[in-house]
Amino acid sequence: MSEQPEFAIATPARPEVRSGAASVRGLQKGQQTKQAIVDAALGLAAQIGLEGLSIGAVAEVTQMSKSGVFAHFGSREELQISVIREYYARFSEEVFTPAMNEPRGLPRVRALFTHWMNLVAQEIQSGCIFISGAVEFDDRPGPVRDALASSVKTWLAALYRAVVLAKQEGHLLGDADEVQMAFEIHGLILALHYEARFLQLPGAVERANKGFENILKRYGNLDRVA
Amino acid sequence: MSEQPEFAIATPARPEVRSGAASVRGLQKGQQTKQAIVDAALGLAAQIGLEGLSIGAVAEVTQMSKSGVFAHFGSREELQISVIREYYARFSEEVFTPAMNEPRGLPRVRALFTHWMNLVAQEIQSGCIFISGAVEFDDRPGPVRDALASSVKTWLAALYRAVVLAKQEGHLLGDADEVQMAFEIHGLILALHYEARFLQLPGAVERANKGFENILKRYGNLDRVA
DNA sequence: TGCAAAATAGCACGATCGTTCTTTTTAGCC
DNA sequence: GGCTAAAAAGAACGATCGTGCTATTTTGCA
Repeated sequence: MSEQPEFAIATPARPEVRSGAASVRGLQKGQQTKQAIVDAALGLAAQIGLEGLSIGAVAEVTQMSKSGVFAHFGSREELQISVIREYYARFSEEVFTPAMNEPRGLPRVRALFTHWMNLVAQEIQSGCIFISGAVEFDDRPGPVRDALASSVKTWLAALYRAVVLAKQEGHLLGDADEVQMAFEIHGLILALHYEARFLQLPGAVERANKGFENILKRYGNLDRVA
Repeated sequence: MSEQPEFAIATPARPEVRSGAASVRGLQKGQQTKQAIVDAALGLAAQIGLEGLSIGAVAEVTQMSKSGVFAHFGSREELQISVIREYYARFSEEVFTPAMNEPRGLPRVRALFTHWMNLVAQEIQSGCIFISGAVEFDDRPGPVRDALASSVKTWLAALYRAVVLAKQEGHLLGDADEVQMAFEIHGLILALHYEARFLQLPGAVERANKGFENILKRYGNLDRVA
């Protein structure tokens, strides 16, 4: 009846562990399927939300039994938290990591925004957990909310730090408020998600981009940056 | 089965209709309790979301039976739609209507933003249906999503129109893009809601206000407006 | 190859959900 | 005050949910 699902490697190149001495560096069978479950659950949660994520639906997608899925996490909350962690890892890899290759200052800030915006632009189809989860758990205390808020805060702190560095590099005007600038950038992303995904208005990506250029015009030290 | 369209009264001082000739101008008993149910359901939906709104919970709050509540709407979807209409009516009354007393141009745009922001600032405690509903129904087609999107689009169109009038009055620079400006204002509101309600960060209201002033600095025709 | 342990499936539970049907209560008019 | 229709309650349904318990299958190592 049951064949092992696997595949769906997220981004990590999982080393093929074969024969004899297993579990050397690669994942054992259990960890493999757990990763496959989290992958499937992430795809599901992106569409229907973390709160709508049900173990039964995950079981159906992964072609497993409900109890088979459940056993890996022990509770639905733990599954949700695993999904959040996975999303955070992918977010970091697609947005944060590549931007860190850019030099300090406005180039790095611009790279952070661009990658972030591109990710959200993709997510117009699939949905963004950081955004949908925020309204699902803004009145629901508990470990899931904590995990979500912690992930988002870490990311926003990284964005803020890049802005601070930009000011230190002299790329921003002397009166530039770093917190304020990060806030306005955040707003552009949220408006993009809202107007493109929910209202399905065309041109939102361009407006987000233009909004970012407007922010740069206001805060940027044009003498120092081309 | 079918009831005539009704209410649209926002926060009404419900006239006590007593004795003899009832239903002169006030609501009959059925309409009264229906309004009470919608009021309670709106309060509930603001906290836990439109999707989490259950008939059982509404029945408990209103001290009625499930079937008693249900009979007024015929389906959960109809209850949700009634809640959306009620929220839209209150939103209009608190944000749109008072701003229309301001003269055309930037004063009116500023009034729209200010009232909007004040409402969302209140809703940091209770939650905003236009924002939470957007992520709950962005992937869930149907009449509820339609009602929600229609309400939001009507409001955003009103905001856009006020910006257009401001440009016509000469209050905005010649190259000011009205759609872009409305987009950026929308982003400020969304960021306020996100950072204040979910992340519980202090100072978000001030940042939204400052962001609006920054937008005015960029688009406003300072020669024409104080 | 065999065996212990891990992984997965099967099944059942209590709870909650929206909804339907039937009965009882209440309101409004003669 | 009594009658009719509206309003509300009561009870039950099928479905789905998370979760616990037990049995079965599969894995990894001797």
